[in-house]
Amino acid sequence: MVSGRGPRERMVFSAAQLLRRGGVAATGMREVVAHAGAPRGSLQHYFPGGKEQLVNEAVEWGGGYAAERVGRFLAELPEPSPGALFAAMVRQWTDELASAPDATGCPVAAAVVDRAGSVESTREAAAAAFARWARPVARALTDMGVPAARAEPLATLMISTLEGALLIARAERDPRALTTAVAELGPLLDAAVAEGT
Amino acid sequence: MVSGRGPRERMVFSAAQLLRRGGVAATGMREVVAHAGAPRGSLQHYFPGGKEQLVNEAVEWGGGYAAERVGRFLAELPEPSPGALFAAMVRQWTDELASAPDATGCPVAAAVVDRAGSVESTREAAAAAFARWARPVARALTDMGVPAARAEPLATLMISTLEGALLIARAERDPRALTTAVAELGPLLDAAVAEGT
DNA sequence: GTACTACTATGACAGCGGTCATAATCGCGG
DNA sequence: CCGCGATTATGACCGCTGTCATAGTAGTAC
Repeated sequence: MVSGRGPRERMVFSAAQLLRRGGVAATGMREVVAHAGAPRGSLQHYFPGGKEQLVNEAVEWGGGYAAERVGRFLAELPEPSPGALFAAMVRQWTDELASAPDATGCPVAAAVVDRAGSVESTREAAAAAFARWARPVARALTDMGVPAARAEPLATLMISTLEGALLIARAERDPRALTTAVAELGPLLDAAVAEGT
Repeated sequence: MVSGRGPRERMVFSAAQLLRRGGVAATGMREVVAHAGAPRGSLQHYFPGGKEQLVNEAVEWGGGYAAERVGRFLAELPEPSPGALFAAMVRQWTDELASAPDATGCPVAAAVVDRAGSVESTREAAAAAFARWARPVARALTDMGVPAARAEPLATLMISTLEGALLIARAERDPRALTTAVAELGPLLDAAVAEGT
C-alpha cells in the first residue's frame, strides 16, 4: 500500500513501482488500483486516456524522480567530482537491489522495452524522461569543471552505462556490473575535469 | 517469414525476433508460430515447457548470436583495438536501428525487464546470455594487450554501456546515445592497452 | 501390412486484460 | 432542501492468451 496526497498521485506512483517489477504488460490496471489503495472508479476519471496515459505519466514521474535525486546527491557529496556523483547515482540502485531484487528495475527502461516500438506517446515520454534526468547531470558536470562540450555526452554516457549495468545486475542478481561500472568509468569522468582546467 | 533448418530452430529464432519488438508479454505463441511459418502443433511437441522454455531458448540463442558476432567483428577489423571492437559492436545496432527502428531491441534485455523478477529460469538464461557474450569480448581484450585483471571488467562495461545506450537510442529514435558511447568510451578502452605494455 | 514413433492439426477451455455503460454518492453553493 | 459537478461503484463485454485433450498423418523398421 502506498501513501501520498491524492488517489491520482498514488496511482501514478504505484504504476511506476509496478512497472519496475515486470514491465508494462505484466502490470494490470486493477493491480495498480489495489497497490495504490485507490478506488477503481478513479481510473476512468483521472486517466481517460486509459493505460497508455497512466504508463506515460508513470514514466514521466520516473524521470522527474531521477532528476531530483541528482540534486540531492550533489548536496550530500563531501567533495564533488563527476566520479563521485556517478558512484552516488549507482549506489542508490545497488542498495535497492540488495533489499528488493525482484522489484528493482527502471520504469523508463521497462516502458522502452515494452512500448517504444508500438506506442509513440510512450516512446516520447521515455525520451523526455531520459532527457530530464540527463539535464541536471550535465549541469553538475560543467559546474565541476568539465568542458561544456563534453558535459552532455558524458551525462548520456553515465546514464547509458547505469541502465545497462542495472540490466545485467538484475539478470545476475548481483551488483557486480554496477560496481564495475563505477570502478571503470569513475576515473574517466574525473579525468574530464582536469582537461577543463 | 523466416527460413532456416527445422521448424524448431525457426521458432526459437522468430521468438527472439519478436521479443526484440515488444517484450515477452507482447509476444504471443501463435504469433511466433505464424512468424516462423511453423505448424502450431509443433509448439507442444518441441516446447513442452511452454512459453517459459521458448523464451529461455530465444534468450540463449541471442547470447550465442552476440558472442559469435564478436568473433566476426574481430576478423574484420583492419587494426584491432578495444575501441575499434566496441565501435564495431555498436555499429551493428545503429545500422539495425536505422533500418527497423521499432524492431531493434535486445531480446535479452526484454527478458530481464519482463521476467527477471518472476521467472527464475529466465533470469538465469539472461545472465548466461550476458556471460556468453562477455567471454569472447574479454578474451579479445587480453589478446590486444589489456591486462588480464581489467579485461573482464572492461568487457562488462562495454556491454553495459551498449545495452543502456541502446535503450536510450530506442526511446529517442536516434542513435545519438550509441555514437556518444563509442566516442567517449573508445579512448578509455584503448588507453587500457597502453597500461599493459 | 503392421506397429511404433515422430510430428502435425484443431478445437476447446478457463482466465485475465482493458475498456465501457450506467448508476450511485459526496460535497457544497444557493 | 435543491442542484450540480466531482468522484466513486460495479458489472458486463469482448478479445486475447497459454495450455491442454484428442485425433490425425508420415515415415520407418520389421
